[in-house]
Amino acid sequence: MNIELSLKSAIKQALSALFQIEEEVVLQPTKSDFEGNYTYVVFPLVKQLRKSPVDIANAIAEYLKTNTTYIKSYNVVQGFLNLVLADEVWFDVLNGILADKNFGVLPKNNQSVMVEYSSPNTNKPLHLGHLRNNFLGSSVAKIVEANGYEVVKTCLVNDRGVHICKSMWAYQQFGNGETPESSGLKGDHLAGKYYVIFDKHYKSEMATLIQGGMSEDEAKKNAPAIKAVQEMLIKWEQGDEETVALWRKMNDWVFAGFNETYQKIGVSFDKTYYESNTYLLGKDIVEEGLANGVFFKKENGSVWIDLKEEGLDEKLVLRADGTSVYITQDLGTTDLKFADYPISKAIWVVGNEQDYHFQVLFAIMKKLGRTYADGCYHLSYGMVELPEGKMKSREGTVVDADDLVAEMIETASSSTSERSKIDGFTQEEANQLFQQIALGALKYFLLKVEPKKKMLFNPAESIDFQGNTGPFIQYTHARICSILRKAASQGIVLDEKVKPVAIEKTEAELIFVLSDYPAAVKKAGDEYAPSVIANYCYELAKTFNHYYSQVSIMNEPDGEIQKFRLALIKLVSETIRKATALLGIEVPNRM
RNA sequence: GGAUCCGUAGCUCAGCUGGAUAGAGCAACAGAUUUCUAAUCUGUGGGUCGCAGGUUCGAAUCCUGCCGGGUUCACCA
Repeated sequence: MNIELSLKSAIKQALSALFQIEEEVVLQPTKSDFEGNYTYVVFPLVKQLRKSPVDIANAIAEYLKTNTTYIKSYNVVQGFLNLVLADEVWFDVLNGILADKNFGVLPKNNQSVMVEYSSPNTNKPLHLGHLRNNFLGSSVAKIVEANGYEVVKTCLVNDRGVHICKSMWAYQQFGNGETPESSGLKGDHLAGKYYVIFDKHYKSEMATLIQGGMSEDEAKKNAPAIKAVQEMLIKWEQGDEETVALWRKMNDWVFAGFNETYQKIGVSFDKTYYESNTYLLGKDIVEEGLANGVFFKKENGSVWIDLKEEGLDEKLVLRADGTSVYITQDLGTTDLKFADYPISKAIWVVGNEQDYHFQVLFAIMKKLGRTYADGCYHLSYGMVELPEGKMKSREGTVVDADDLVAEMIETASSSTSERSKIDGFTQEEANQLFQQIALGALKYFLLKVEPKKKMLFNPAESIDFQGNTGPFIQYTHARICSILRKAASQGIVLDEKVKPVAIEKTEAELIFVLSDYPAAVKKAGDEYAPSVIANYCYELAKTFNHYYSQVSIMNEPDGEIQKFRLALIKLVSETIRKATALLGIEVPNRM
């Protein structure tokens, strides 16, 4: 049973019977300073009914007491009616959850959603910002799935363009045939190395030119390195064999590196799009837009759209020379996505520096009459910043993803051995645990904050394992498992249903939080916000730990009470497992 | 300058479809382990919810203006 809904309709009935009014009923959880589980605020009725808040509240409460079995007691403070639910209600709720195999998973709605995330450039390795993107994307995919949708996880790899040619050219000039094997570097790091080398070389050429009297802008355009790179890009577009072979070789290295990282951090995709295949798309859409008057052509031949009515500006969609710009491609790939899959919605997990781009993209799609335009959503997220500000690759302040994961595993290892509760673990099991804890801490850290907010990462203080953290939640799960193991070793077998017994206040609280899980899943899905799930996990774990400190389970003499408690905490552990899974976090049975 | 997002305790963040005395964690201090994992629990101190108006019985929450910060406004991606 859903107690909140039942209670709401009972109050609705009371209002109708007592005062002959039809009113939408909103309940809220009672604040912990007051006695009660749910609170109904009667202030809004006062004017209408011309009675005192206290009288109205008392009348409703009395009605509920005589006409339903939900209420154990109540109190009225000013205009707040605080309701304490009857013990049997808690058992009904608990048994309802126990019987629901799909608790917290909404029914299938026969709709599909595409979630695009990660979308790396193949010229440098992943950094902390990419981790936030990857964790957000894969978590949102899971959350949307739990909300009843089919999900297609996609990645659009930016594997072509000037920036890719930069690392290619530098490798060609200075690489001496170096390979991941010969250098011992992961392929993505190797490519990144040459990207940095290019930048240095380019800068020094510029400096020389500027010393020779050239302006900075001209030097930027005329440095031999950048000219060589532009030539290389043209060759690539013409399909020059040597260039394409180099491109293929280096990209393969990078993909191998990325795949290693993705596997380590537990991120995957159903479909990968490559810009090298899609960058020419979109030109036919430009033709379409010109034909139906949505776009217009300027004297020099460039094509534009006027979005002033949408509060935006004029926007270029095709250069005068007929080549594509960034948005041209995106018009094409968006059409492609909706043609490739029977999806009704598409989500782009992309940083907030592209807010404007997506506003424009969606506005254009709408003007072109694409019916799917309303199902497009840009999940915009804020930067991960360091104490000294933004990460800058040029200043070497970028926090590398692989390095960070390795450090976290190291920290997890040392802090586990300090506490040492894993006697009997094989080395392999221990390593697996360290990785679970490390990634749990990292993922939780990056997901607990609302996506659109920027966040601060301080490399000097390693990510916490105590308090509002992933390991705290993992620990809570391990603690419960420990009790359940003890119960199993004593041969205690749980029934499918729980028999009503005397119930502690902390137990009612725990059931209350448990019953709120589906609402958290729904809210997280509606808002595309893993932070909602993270906060829920913390709330549940905290409530359990409080309970744990107050009530003993294995020392409880009454067998029925003990069984009830075991069923309750088992449900808590399962809910923690399900909820953390939505964040991509694994929970160990021991730690 | 236009657009947009953010501003809550020393720090990091919840709360934001309006409700009671604004909550957590970290840090500080004081406690709890003969008892199921102390990566835990309990308590203390710490706040003009950026500022000023407005709407309302009631505003951290909604509206307006201002202040501070980020992002963006390329025939780059």
